[in-house]
Amino acid sequence: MNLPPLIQAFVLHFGEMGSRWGINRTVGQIYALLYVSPAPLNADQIVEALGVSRSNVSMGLRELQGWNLAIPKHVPDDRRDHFTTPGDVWEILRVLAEERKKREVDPTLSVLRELLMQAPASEEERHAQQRMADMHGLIEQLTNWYDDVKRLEAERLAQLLALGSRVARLVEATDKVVSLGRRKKKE
Amino acid sequence: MNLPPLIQAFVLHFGEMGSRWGINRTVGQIYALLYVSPAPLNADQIVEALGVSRSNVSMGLRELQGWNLAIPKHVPDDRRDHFTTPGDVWEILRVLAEERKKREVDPTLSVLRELLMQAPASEEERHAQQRMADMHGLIEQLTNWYDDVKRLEAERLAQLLALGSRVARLVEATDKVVSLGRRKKKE
DNA sequence: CTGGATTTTCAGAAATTACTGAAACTTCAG
DNA sequence: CTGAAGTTTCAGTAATTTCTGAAAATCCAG
Repeated sequence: MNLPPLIQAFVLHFGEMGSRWGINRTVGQIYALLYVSPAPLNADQIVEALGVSRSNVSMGLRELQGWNLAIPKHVPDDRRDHFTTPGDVWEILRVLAEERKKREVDPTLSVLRELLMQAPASEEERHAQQRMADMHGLIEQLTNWYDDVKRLEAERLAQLLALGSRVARLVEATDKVVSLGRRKKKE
Repeated sequence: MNLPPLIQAFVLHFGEMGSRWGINRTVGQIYALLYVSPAPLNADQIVEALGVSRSNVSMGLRELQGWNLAIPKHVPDDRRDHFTTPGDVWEILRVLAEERKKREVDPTLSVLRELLMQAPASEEERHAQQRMADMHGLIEQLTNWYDDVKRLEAERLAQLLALGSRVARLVEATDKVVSLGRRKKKE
């Protein structure tokens, strides 16, 4: 690997983290490299930069495309495919959330649904099913919230983030106003 | 493995998912088993239920304890350690979020901070640093929000979830009221 | 078509990670 | 203390995942 020290440190870190993340080292490194690169890179440039085999890069790029984290860009007068990452970090967040949900949450949700349909054959199973129902309920609440919130634009989402838990107070206050309103009507 | 079919299906699924989740099969299975079990289990019962080696269970339990996902419970008149999972699913969510943040986010945040301190040695590095700053900014916003929100109790958190993106509208409306208020003061 | 440039596939090698059984260690009742 | 019950450690093996180089496939200019 032959990269400026700052970039190399970043790339190596993403390689390391890759394993905690369910992607392999090379994929992590390729992503990091594309992310900080000022211009789209082709496979050979990546090979050169990271010092891994051509085929490894090919597979890595393919996986990143599967995650929508590497975007092929056509560079004029060059037959080779060049790749970038989505530019906006909010967009990246969105893509990551979407893909991780698809891989890590959705399968569990569907297994739970299936298991909850079955009739328990014993007290033990009845209890287990109750626990599964709890889990299912939580996941469903979370994914509904996510489906709802993901449609907000980055800017508005950022606003909400900035509010943090103060949003809770706001909701509380509004509750009061609303119930006050109701009270008035009733009177 | 010798378990009621419903429970077995659940346990096997968690084993499978384990790998997408950065934990290994056995750990996933142990967790699932404890989660649906009506009473705390000791290591031998887990060995029996899952058909894996005693030492494997020992290591698995230890890892789950590290995640705060297996809690040792003392059963009277029994020297052996018994284990459960946190009972409330919201509590589990909290624990998971906390641990994953610690393992997956915090290290990156600290590497980014460190790299952002260094002086770029070239235009290329300057650009890379800008990208890192973007990423750092996003992660910091997210973790600040998380630190803030995690203090809410389960119930209030559930309320917020239920609101979903409607919260955005609420914020918008409140903005208007506030700016209206300001306008009045200025006049 | 043909042939060179490029990418993908894939079988096996290399590396990593998970699992086991045996041995070491810990704990505590008697 | 002693030893039986229980737990952890660890070296070696098994299983899995990642990586490579060579070969096959694709793509397109001429």
